[in-house]
Amino acid sequence: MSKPRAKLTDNFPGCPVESTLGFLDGKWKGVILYHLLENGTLRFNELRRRIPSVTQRMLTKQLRELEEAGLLERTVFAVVPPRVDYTLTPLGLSLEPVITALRVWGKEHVICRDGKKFVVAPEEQVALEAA
Amino acid sequence: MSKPRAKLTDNFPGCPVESTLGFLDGKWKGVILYHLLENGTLRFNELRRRIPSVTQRMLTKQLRELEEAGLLERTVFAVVPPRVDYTLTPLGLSLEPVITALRVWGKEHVICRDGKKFVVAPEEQVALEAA
DNA sequence: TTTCACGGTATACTTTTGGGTACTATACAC
DNA sequence: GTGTATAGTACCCAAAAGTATACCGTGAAA
Repeated sequence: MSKPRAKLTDNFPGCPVESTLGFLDGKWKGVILYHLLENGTLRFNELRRRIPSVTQRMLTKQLRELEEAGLLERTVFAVVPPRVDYTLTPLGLSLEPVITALRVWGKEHVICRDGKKFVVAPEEQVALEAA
Repeated sequence: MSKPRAKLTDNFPGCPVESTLGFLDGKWKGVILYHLLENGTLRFNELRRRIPSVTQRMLTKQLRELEEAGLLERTVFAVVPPRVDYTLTPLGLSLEPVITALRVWGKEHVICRDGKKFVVAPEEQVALEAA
């Protein structure tokens, strides 16, 4: 997607980190990739039900970007009502260690409470309450 | 940082992924974290030299945000010229598996060439040339 | 006949957010 | 005056996200 990330003009150390993050830029991409990793193939509406607060518009948009980046593929069925399946490509599947690391860290260090995000430091100490 | 990410109002599956990504949002944060992980403590200018195309303004800004998120701490020395050291907190250090996963994936799948980014699919096939 | 539901996507427009530029500041040394 | 190292403010604009509305074909219900 087009979210600004470190330009890859220079191939400086740490550049691969930002490159990878560039593939995950976009409000719902991390979650989308997570669900496709967990479930294999999902329809548009199945994804939407798993991500309660995403709008149709944004889900369509992010899915298209992920497709363009080569991380997933769409299978359009010539049926009515319309049916479109989304599956990760081998490239998308190769992101599994990344998504897993992200999920594990988030699960251990971030607590959701009353719409707020609490960060838990490794010492189980609430280091910061971020709105 | 303040880049739009999935709100944590709902604690739906996949939410931890987006939570973690929220800590990495910002043009230079991935690289900054990488360098601090590799080197322990770095001064402002040492960081800047390792990230060739970052501006002072943006580096200051992203460092401040990382500090506010509890991922790093600043040590200000009462000297002239000014000296400020940046070190990861334990929370920041706990991101090591994440940063490593990002770096490994980027190294294997993204090629930088002539200012363009090429994606290499697991089958060593150039799947997409992304500008 | 008309309306609604189904599932998915498009266009037009608005609002929000992030990254960048330009300039300024500090104290000391040369 | 210029350089060192670090960081602040003001402002601009591009990009991302969001809202509203429309579209498609078929079947069912009013």
